[in-house]
Amino acid sequence: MQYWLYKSEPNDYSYADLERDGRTHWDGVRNYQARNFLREARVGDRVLFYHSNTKVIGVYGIAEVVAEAYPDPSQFDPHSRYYDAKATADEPRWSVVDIVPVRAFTKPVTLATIKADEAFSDFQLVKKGNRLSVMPASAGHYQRILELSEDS
DNA sequence: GCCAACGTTGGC
DNA sequence: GCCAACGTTGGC
Repeated sequence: MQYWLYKSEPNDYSYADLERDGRTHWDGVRNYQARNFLREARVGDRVLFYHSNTKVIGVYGIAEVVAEAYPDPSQFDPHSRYYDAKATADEPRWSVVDIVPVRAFTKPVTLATIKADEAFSDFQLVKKGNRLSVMPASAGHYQRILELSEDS
C-alpha cells in the first residue's frame, strides 16, 4: 500500500464536503508532477486530506483511493474553470482518481505540529518552496499523523 | 533552447 | 493582503 497527501482549499472542497458526497473524483490537478503522482495511485492507497490556504492549515482526515487514474472530465468542458483547450479525447492531458472518506479527525493535525515534529523532516510537505498539491508520504509519515490525531 | 514576463500557489 | 517560490508561456 502507498500513502499520499492531497491538498485542497476548503473553500473549494473540504473534508466535510467529501463526507457529504460519499465519493468524489479528485479533479482540477493541473501540474504535471502532481498528475504523475495521481497516476501512480492504486486502489486501497490511503490519502491524507490536507486543507491549504485557510485559517487552520493541516490534515483533516483520511481518504482511500477507490478508482485509479482516468481522464479528468473537466479538461474537456469549456464551461469549467479547469478547461484545457489543448486536451483532446484521444490525448487527454489530465487525470483524476476517485476517493472515499475513511475517517475525519476530531481535531486537525496542523501544519505547525507537522513542522515541529522530527518524524516529518524528510516530508516533501515541509520542504522549502513546496507547492505540490499531490505528493507521496511514507508509511512512517502516515502512522505518525494518525498518532498525532489521537492526541487531545 | 534561452530566458524574461507573467500567473499561481500557499504560508504568514 | 503580501510576497517568495516556482511553473508556464512565448518571443527571439
